Amino acid sequence: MERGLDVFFEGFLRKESVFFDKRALQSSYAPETILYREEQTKQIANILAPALRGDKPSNLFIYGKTGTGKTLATKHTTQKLIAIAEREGIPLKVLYINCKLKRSADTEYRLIAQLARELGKAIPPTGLPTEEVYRLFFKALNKQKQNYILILDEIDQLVNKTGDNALYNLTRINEEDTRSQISLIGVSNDVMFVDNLDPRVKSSLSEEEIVFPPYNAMQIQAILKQRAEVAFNKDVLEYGVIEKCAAYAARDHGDARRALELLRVAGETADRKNSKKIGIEHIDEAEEKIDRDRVIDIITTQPKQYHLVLYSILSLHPNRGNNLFTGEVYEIYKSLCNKTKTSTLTQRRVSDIISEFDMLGLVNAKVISKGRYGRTRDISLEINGDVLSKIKNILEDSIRV
DNA sequence: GTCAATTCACATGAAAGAGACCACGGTCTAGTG
DNA sequence: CTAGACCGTGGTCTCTTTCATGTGAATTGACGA
Repeated sequence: MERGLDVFFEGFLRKESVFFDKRALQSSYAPETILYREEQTKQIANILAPALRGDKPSNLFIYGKTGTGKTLATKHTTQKLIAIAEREGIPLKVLYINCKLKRSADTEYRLIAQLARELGKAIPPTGLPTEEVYRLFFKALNKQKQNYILILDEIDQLVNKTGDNALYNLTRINEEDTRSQISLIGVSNDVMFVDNLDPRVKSSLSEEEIVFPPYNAMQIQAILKQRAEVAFNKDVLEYGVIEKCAAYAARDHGDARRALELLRVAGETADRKNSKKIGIEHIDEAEEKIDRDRVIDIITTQPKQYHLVLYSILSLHPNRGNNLFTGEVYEIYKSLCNKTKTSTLTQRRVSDIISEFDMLGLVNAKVISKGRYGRTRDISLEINGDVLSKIKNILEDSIRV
C-alpha cells in the first residue's frame, strides 16, 4: 500500500498537465487588463477621483448580473487609486467587505464588527451590544483624519437578511461632525433591491449608479482566450473548445465566472484522463460534473431536517406523476419523523424549507391555485439520473432509514 | 348560461421563544510574600 | 494581596413555533333569459 502511494505521488509529479498556471482561471485572479469594461472602470475612476484631493467622492451603486466583472472592476480601480494615494501620501483607505460570506458580514453586528476589525480593533464575534460595536468603530474611524472608501459586495444579501439599518447608519456618518469621511460603494446582483430600501438610504446610496451589462458570447470568448493564454500550456486547447465554453455561458446571461469555471474543470478532467489536449467532450463532462458537485455539495451541507423533507419528496416522486403538493409531502415527512424518532417541524416551517429547496434549484416549487381545492405548491424534482440515486444514498445515510 | 359569493388548503408575514454562543464584571478561592 | 476560576447578566444569532392574515380559481347557488 505504502509503495503504491509512493508510485502514485511520483507519477503525479511527473505527469504532464495541460495547465501552466491554474490560478488564472480562478475567480480571484485579476488580469492586468480587464476586457470590455473600459467604460465602467473609467466611470468608477471618475467618481472616485475626488478622493485624491481629499474630498469625499459620491456614493456609488453598482449593479449587474453575476459574473459580469463588477467585483473585478471595482477592486481593480480602487487598487490603482490606492497605489497613487500612497505614493502621494494622501490619507485614503479602501475597505472591502463581502456581505455574503457567512459568519463574516451578513448581519448588522457582524458588518460593523468586521469594519472595526479592518481598522485594527479587536471585536468579539458576539456578546457586545450592537451600539457598543458602533461606538468602537467610530472611535477607530476618528483616530486620525482619513477618508475611506467602503466597498460592500453583494450588498443585497445583507439588506435582504437584516434590513437597511446598517446602511442607514453608515450613510449618516458623514452628517455627523467627524474627522473622517466615508464613501460607500454598493455592489449588487439584484437590480430591484434598491426599491425596497428606505428612501433616505436609497437616495444617499445611489448618488451615482453604474450598470454592468452581461457579456455576449464573443466577449466571453475573448476573455477566455486571454485567461487561457496564461492558464494552459501551449496548444492544449482543441479547436472549438473556447467557443463551446463561451456558448454555454452566454446561454444563461453571460456569466463569465461560469465560463471560466467550466474551462478549468474541463482542464482538470482532461488531466485526470491523461489526455494531452482538452477536447469538446471534456467540456460536456465538466458541465455535468459542476452540476453534480454543486447539487451534492448543497445537500451534504444541509441540516438533518432538510434531509428528511427532501427525502420525503424524493420517495414520493417516482410513483406519482409530476406534481406533489405541500400537504402530501408534509404527511410523508411526519411519518418519516415518527419512524426515525426525530422531532417534527410544523408545516409552516416545512413550507419554508421547500421554498428554500426551490431557490437552491433542487426542486421546482410553484405556487398554484387548485380553485375550490385550495392553494398549494406544485412540487417536482429538478434532479435526475445518476445523481438522484447518489443523493438518495446520502440522504438515507444521514437519516438512517 | 352568467355572475358574484364561497371555500379550500395552503402561502405568507410578523412576532416572539428557545437554546447556543459569547463578553463583561463581580465574587470567591487558593497561592504567594 | 493578587491571579485565576467561576458565576450571573445581558447581548447576538439561528432555527422554530404561534398566531394572523392573504389568496386565486373551482364550485356553488341565485338569478334571469
